[in-house]
Amino acid sequence: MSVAESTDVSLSIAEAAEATGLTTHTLRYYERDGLLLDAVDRASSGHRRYSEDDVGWIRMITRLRSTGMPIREVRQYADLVRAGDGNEAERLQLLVAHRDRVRQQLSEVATHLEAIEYKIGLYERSTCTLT
Amino acid sequence: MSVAESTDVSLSIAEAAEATGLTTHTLRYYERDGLLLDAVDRASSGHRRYSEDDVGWIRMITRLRSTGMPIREVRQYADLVRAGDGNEAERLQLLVAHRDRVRQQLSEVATHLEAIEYKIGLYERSTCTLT
DNA sequence: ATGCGCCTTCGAGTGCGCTCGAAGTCAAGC
DNA sequence: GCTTGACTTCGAGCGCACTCGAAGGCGCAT
Repeated sequence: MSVAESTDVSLSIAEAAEATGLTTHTLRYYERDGLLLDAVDRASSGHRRYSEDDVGWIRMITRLRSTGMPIREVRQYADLVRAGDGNEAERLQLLVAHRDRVRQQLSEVATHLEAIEYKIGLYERSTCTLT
Repeated sequence: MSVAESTDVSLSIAEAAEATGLTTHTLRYYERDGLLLDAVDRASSGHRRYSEDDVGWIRMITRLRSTGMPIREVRQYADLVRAGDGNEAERLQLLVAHRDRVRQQLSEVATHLEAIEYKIGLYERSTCTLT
């Protein structure tokens, strides 16, 4: 079915770090901590070889993390995905709960930001006047 | 000049906690850590008495904190305010830098959220189909 | 063959922001 | 007068998410 998906690239940990914006330390830490779907492949030397799927999944992790999902919950999600088919409803539930929290927090931050911008406005006006 | 600004309320630490949404522990911690403009007044018993100004300032702190400003930087800001007139430009600079960071991060989170919502869309569609 | 650099594991350390507990004081109510 | 409960200080402890360092292995270039 696949036509010409040539590049069967696999990346060293340094390259994977480069590709994902994480450090090599963090990549190993995530793996240890069960955030990856399974242990990363190894070269004959024992060095890690990251597949494109690995990198894609790690990008998903960083999306979840940088929207504030705790490591523990990312691991739960990884556990569900790893378990395979049949728990899509649970995964959905987890993601939706997260989405709602993020939306909530986003709007709170926006509100606080407005108050701060108001304060900035006051300073700008008074600084102007003084000049 | 003032007409009838009656309520010269001062709050106990428990009331201040209630009013600000912080815990009494956190209120003491902020004071210890130099985040307040000056030491809170005391009743003859030695108990803290929070003025309306105190509460207002603490609310400002929570706005800064919940938009992600580190404690250390809140303290810098408090130091400037405490120093009194003449450093408005510095305060402004600090707030503007913070605002820009918050805006930046807000948009990044929004982007990540979209990607997550896309994923949710996929799950919803497949769950539907399976039903 | 000898360095060099990138990799490995393991466990300990760091920074942040609280959070808690112990031990004591004070004022009011029974 | 004694209990109760809210307060005080102080320092230690915790949870999170990394972050780092030591000690060693593999393979390639000179």
